[in-house]
Amino acid sequence: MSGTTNSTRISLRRQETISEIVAAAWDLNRANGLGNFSMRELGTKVGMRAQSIYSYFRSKNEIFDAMFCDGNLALIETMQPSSGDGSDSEDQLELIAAMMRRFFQFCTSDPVRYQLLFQRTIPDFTPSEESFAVAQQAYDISLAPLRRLGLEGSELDLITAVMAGLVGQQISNDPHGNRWGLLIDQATSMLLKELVPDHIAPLIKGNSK
Amino acid sequence: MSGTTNSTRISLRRQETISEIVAAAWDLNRANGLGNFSMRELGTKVGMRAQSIYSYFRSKNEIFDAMFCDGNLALIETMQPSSGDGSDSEDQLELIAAMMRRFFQFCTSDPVRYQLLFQRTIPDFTPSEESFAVAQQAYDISLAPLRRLGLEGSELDLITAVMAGLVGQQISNDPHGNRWGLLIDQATSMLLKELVPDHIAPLIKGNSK
DNA sequence: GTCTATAATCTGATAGAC
DNA sequence: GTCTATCAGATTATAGAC
Repeated sequence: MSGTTNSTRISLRRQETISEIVAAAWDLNRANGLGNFSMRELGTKVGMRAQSIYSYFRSKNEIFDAMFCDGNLALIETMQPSSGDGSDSEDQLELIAAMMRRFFQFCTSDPVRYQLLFQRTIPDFTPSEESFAVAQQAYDISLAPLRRLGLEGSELDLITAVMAGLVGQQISNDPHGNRWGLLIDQATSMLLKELVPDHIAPLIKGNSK
Repeated sequence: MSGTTNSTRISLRRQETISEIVAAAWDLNRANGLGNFSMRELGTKVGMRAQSIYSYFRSKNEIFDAMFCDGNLALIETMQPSSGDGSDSEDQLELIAAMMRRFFQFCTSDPVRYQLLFQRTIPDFTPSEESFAVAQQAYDISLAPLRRLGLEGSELDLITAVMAGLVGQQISNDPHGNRWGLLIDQATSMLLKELVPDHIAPLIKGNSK
């Protein structure tokens, strides 16, 4: 308690309540499908009347915005390089396959989060500037290892499309299995063969069809 | 009118009204986002009271089912081979690229239809057995040219994932442009290089990286 | 900061007259 | 087959007491 003023303690308590509400909102959305929750349900879940939530969020869309921000922070956490940032090319290639697997796991482990973060499916909701900036940061961090390989522009578009496709098919057509997850390594190898410049390509292990 | 009994004419009139309602439902869903329409809006759109629609559909979900069936029939129409079914391999390869472009166009030209047909996003709606059979038929017809090349199992999964990815990224991130549409030919070539058996591969034009 | 009360409106669906 | 009338709720959000 030393050095903690009264006002910061109050503010902290408030932040805790806000986090609790956001966590409950995630739960409800996961249970009912994205967007299908009511303020009443949410209030019940956190032990309040629905109306009291308006002390913390101005509107339902502001809750979506907090979820959007929260989900992107989780993505940053997941995609953040954990160990050395590897300046030798060989390690970077396995690092990319690992990154693909981590991203796939992040997305398929929480389809509702994936839907909120990557698809535009809630009518009348647009992320605030602040949340959008977090999303931008998550995007940059996720693609950094690819950029370090010299990839850019439409090359990155092809890679993100393939990843989005594997994730989307997994979620839509085999939500309890791993049918498309099994294809990640093949897809990665295929993409690198197609896109990585010739003078780097030889460094890819097993790059011979 | 010769040979048309009275009862069939009445039945035809009824079918016309049903089609009109389904068309209006598509319009509303395209305007409001998938699932966000009310029976009242729909009634107004077709010049009825909302309650009168229940003479044609038992419930709102039955309307979704009619839309699901309708959309899959449109997909069959689109993917149906138009000309000779080509038993020479060379033509089949360009036929596949053309098929990819047609599918992409079908999906991106109507994102709400894509959402209904290929993503599970409406809570409490499951296609009826009849509609599901139509969807199955559409799937088989769409993949037939790939099967004719000898592709199967996880190979088809990789191809459908790449296509779903291009479509999904286009819809979510560039709905008014063609950023991912430009990548279809490259993606197709990449996939065929990866998947088509060596004794057929030489027939692919420009198959030399 | 949480409550009660309530505004103001929308929802899908049914019953029964015509 | 379309209508009126209505059920039996749900919804987000605000006002004001405590």
